[in-house]
Amino acid sequence: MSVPNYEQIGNQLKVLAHPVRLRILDALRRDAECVCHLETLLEKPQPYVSQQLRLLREAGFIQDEKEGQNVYYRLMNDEVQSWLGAILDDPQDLTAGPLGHTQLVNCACPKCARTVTALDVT
Amino acid sequence: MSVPNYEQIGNQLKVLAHPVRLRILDALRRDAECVCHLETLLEKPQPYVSQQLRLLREAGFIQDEKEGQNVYYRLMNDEVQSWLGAILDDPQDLTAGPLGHTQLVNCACPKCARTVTALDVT
DNA sequence: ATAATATATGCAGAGTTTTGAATATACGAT
DNA sequence: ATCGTATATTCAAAACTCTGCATATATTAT
Repeated sequence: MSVPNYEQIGNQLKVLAHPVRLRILDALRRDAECVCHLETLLEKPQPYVSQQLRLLREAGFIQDEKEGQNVYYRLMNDEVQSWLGAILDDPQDLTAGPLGHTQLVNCACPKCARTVTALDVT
Repeated sequence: MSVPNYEQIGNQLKVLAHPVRLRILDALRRDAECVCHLETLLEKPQPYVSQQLRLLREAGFIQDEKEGQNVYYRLMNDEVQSWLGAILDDPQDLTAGPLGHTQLVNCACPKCARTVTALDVT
């Protein structure tokens, strides 16, 4: 029976404790997304987004998968899903309302192209 | 249906994301403790401990209760208990072993006095 | 009143995180 | 080979966090 490793857990939480990174993770709860999507969603410059993705990846929250010239990021596993559920869905005693994921399409990646075409055939 | 308040949640997590503060919270999971206890447990100077307690208090994780010249801190509510359970008891994919709370008595507060006397009658 | 004890607050230097900007890589298309 | 697109890395200045130290307050005991 060992004692929790407060350093480690603290470091993980530190990565989580950031509005933009939380928002990225929240977006990835629904589905994997490529960098360009997140760029559009967050309205932040691409290097900035890549940087946050790197931190999340290095902390083990997400994984990347190259697909053609795009890189898709998804949550690492179901444990991360539950953590995010716990953290984002029941906002402690504090402010913030319940659920309500962010939507967003409209970048030029293959995935969007597919979706748009599907809905938009002349 | 509103979207989570990432700023708020991020700020809460930021307070959690600190080894000493996690350790304090872990200690308070079992029972309320006075400052002097935590001082002994953490082996940190009293002003330092009080400062961390303040952050935890202001973030809504703990509450204080004056009792004579001591101040006892306890977790704010059962939601905090569950958060801590989730965070400290199943250490993500990361390192750290399972459970195993920290023990510690031996300061001169009334509570300790009681305990020690109870076990230690001549 | 005065002293002693328990806890809180304020402040500052060292260290770390954040974010923007420039640049690099990798890959597919021409 | 060259170009264009998607993503990654590097660096540095500003902002913020951490922690130690000095000091303040509040309560009880003498």
